[in-house]
Amino acid sequence: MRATLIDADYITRKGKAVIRLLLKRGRFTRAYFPGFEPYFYVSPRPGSSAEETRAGALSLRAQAGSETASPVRADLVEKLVFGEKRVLVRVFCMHPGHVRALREKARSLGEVFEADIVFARRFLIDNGLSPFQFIDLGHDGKSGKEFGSVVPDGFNDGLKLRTLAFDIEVYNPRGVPRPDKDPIIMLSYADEESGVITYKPVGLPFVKAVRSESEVIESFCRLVKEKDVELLVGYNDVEFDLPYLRDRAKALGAGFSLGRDGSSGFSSQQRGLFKHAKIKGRIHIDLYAVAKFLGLIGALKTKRITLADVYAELFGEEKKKVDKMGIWGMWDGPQEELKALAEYSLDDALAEKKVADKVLPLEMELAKLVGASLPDVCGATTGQLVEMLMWREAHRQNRVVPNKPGDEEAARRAASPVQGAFVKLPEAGIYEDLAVLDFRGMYPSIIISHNIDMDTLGCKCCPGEAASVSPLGHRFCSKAKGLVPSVLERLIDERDRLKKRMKALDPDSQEYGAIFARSQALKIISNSFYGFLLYPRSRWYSRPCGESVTAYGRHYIQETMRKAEEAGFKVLYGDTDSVILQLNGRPRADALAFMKSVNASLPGRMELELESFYVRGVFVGKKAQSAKAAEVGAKKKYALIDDAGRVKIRGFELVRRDWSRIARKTQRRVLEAILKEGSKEKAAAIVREVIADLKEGRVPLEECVIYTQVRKRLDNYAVKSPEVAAALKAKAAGIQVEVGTMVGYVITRKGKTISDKAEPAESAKDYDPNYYIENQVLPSVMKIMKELGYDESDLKMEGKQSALGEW
DNA sequence: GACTAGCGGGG
DNA sequence: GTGTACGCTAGTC
Repeated sequence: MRATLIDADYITRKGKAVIRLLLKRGRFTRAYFPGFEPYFYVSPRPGSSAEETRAGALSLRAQAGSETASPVRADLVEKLVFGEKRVLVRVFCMHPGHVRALREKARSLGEVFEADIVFARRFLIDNGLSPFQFIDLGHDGKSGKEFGSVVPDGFNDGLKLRTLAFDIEVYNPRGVPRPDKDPIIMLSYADEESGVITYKPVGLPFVKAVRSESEVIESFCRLVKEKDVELLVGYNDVEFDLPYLRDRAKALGAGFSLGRDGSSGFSSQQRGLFKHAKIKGRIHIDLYAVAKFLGLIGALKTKRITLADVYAELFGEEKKKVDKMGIWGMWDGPQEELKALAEYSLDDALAEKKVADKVLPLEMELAKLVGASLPDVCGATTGQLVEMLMWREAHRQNRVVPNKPGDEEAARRAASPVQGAFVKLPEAGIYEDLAVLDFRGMYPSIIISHNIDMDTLGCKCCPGEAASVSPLGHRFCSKAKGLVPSVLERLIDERDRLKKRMKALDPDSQEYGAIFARSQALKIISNSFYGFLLYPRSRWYSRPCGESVTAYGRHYIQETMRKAEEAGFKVLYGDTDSVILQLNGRPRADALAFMKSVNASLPGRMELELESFYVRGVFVGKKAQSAKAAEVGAKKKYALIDDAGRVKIRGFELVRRDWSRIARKTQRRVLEAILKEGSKEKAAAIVREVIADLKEGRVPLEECVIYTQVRKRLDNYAVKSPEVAAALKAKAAGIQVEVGTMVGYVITRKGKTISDKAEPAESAKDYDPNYYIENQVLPSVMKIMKELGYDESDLKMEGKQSALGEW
C-alpha cells in the first residue's frame, strides 16, 4: 500500500521512541515505526583502540532528567572522517532524550559526531526518505498500524494538499489591540470558496453572521475540522492571529481546537528568528516566513514584507487596503464602513491563498530536495537548507558529519572575511557595438572543476601539477572527489536535464510548472554552496576553500579580459563573472570565436557564454567610496540597448518613488536619448527644455508630487523633514495619516524652510520651480550627465551650446 | 566611519 | 526537541 510521506516525529512507548509518520492517502493518516534507535559516533582518541573506546562507551552512565541513561549497545563502523577512513564507535541509546547527557560523558572517550540531529530527521536520512515521496508501507496501511519497513517509491509530483488560508480582524481603539480586552471582530478564510465570519449583520453574500465573538472562534475551528484542512496558512499568524485566537478563546471561555485529534489548538516554539506553530495532524505554514526567505534570496524585491507588498509584487496588482488604525472605527461606523471592512477582511484571506498557491510549490520542491518537512523548510535560510541536504549526502557517502562551531568560533569566522570578486570599473561614456560575455554558474563550476572541498584540501597524494592549485596556493586533490563538489555536480546535472525537458513543454502546462519549481529549487541550493563554505555557522566551513573560489573567479575573469585585449577587443567593464567588450569594428562572429577559444582552455565544466550583443551602452563610473565598498565590489551602473531596442538598465535609480515624476521622467528621457540616438547633445537639450518648462510653470502639478511612506508615528520624528511636515499638515486638514501611509507632497513657493514649503498634494496650489530644478531634475540627470562631461551650469544655460572639450 | 540597539510582520 | 539559527538601519558618538 502506497502513501505520500508528509512529516515525521516520534512518540514514546515503554521508554522507547516510536517513529510516527504523517502520511496522505486521500486523507491524512498516521503510521508507526518502532525499532529505530537513536545513536551517535565516537572517534577514539589517539592511543586508544576502537575496542577500548567501545568498552568505555558501554560503561557510560548519565543523568537524563529523572532517569539514569546508559547506552543499549555499541558497535564499530568504518566511516570517512574528514576524508580519511577511520573506525568509529557507534553508540546506541534507549531514547532520544538520553542522547544529550550521554554524549557529554562520551566526550571523555574521544570526539563525538552526529549527536545533535533531530531523531525523526535521522530516521528519514537513514532510510533515504523525503517528504512528498511515495513510500511503500508493506501492509494494508490501516491508520495506526505498525510496520517494519519503508521503501521509497518515487515522488508524488501531483500532490495537492487541502489548503485553507485565514486571517482575523481585531477591534483596536487604542492602536495596538489588547487580547484581554479587544474582541476579534471578523475572521476570513479562503480555499476553493471563501467567506467572512463575524457577529454583526453586514448584508453581504459572503459574510456569515453568528451570535457572538465566541461563535466566530468556534465556527472557525469547526470549519477547519469539517474541511479536514491539511495545510493551514496565515500571514504572521504565528505571532498574531493564532495567539490572539487562543487568548480570546480563553478570555471568553470559548472552545479552541484546531488539531486533527480535536483536542488541541496549537503549540509554538522558538526557532531561531522565527516562532513556529504546530497544529496536531495538520501542516501549518506562516507565509510571512516564506516571504522573508524569498526576499533573502532575491526572489522578492520589495523591502517591506507586508502581505500587501508581497501580493503586489507577485501579481502586479494591489490588494484592498484600509487604514489599520481605523479598523475599530469602521466596525463602529455606518453600514458602508462595515461592508468595506468585510471586503478588506475577505481580500486578506484571498490574497494569502493566492500567495500560498504561488510560492508553496517551490517550498515543496525544496523539501523534497533537502529531505526535510515543509514547515522545516519554509523560512529556513539557504545555509540551513544546504546543511539539511549535506547531512543526507554525507550519509550516502558514508562520511561523518562535521560538528557545528561554537559561538566563539562562529564569531571568529564572521570577523574574518575573504577577498571578494574582481571588478574593472568602466570609463564613463557612450560606447557602441558591444558584447556581454559571462561565465555560466561561475562559483559552482569552479568548485566542481577544481574539486574544492575541506577534505580534498591540502592534498598530498597528487604530486606537483596533478592537484588543482588555487591562485592562493591551496592544493585540491584531483583523484578523490570531495563531498561538496560531488553534490553540487549532481544538482547541476539534474537541473540541466530539467531545463532540457522544459524546452519541449508548454510553459502553461502543469508539468512545466512542476519542473520549473524543481529547477528553481536546484538553482537556489546550487547557488548557496559558495556562501555555505564561508557561512560562519556552517559545518562545512572552510576559509581556504571559500577564498580559493573567489581567487579562481578573479583569475578567470582577469584572464578572459587579458585575452580579449590580446584578441583586439576593448574591455569596457568586468564584474565577478561577466565582461563587456567593445568590438572595435570587428564582426560579431569574432567575439563568438573568441569565446570559443577561451572555452577551449577552461577546465572541467567551466564555460563562458554570450549573454547578448548590444548596439550601444552608457557607463557611469562609480568611484569606490571606501575600502569596504571596493572589497564588496562597486555597483554595476550601466545601461545597454540591443538590436531590438530592448533596454537593459543596471544600477540606475530610475524607478524610486521618492523622486517626483518630473525627475524620474527626465532621467529616463535622457537615458533613452543617449541609448537610442547616441546623442548626449540631445540629452542635454531635453534637460534644458525641462528646466525652461519648470521655470515657466508649464509642468503639471501632479508631476511634482513626491511620495514618501510614513515609517513611524508622527510625534516620534525629532527632525521635521518635508514629508513629516506635509503629513502633519494633511492630518490637520483631517486626512488620516498613520504608519505605512503614503504621503504625497509638493514643495511650494510659500515659506522659508523646506518643511514650511512642503504642502500635501491635495491642497498644493503651485510648485517652487527652483526646488524642482535644483533638488529634483538636476540631481537625477546629473548622475548620468556628469559622467558625459557636463556640469550643472552647462545644463542651466538655456538654449546655448556649452563649450565642451572632447572627453 | 564604527558601533550598538532594536526591529521585522500582524490590528 | 539528539537543535537552532539573521541582517538591516536608525541613532549615537
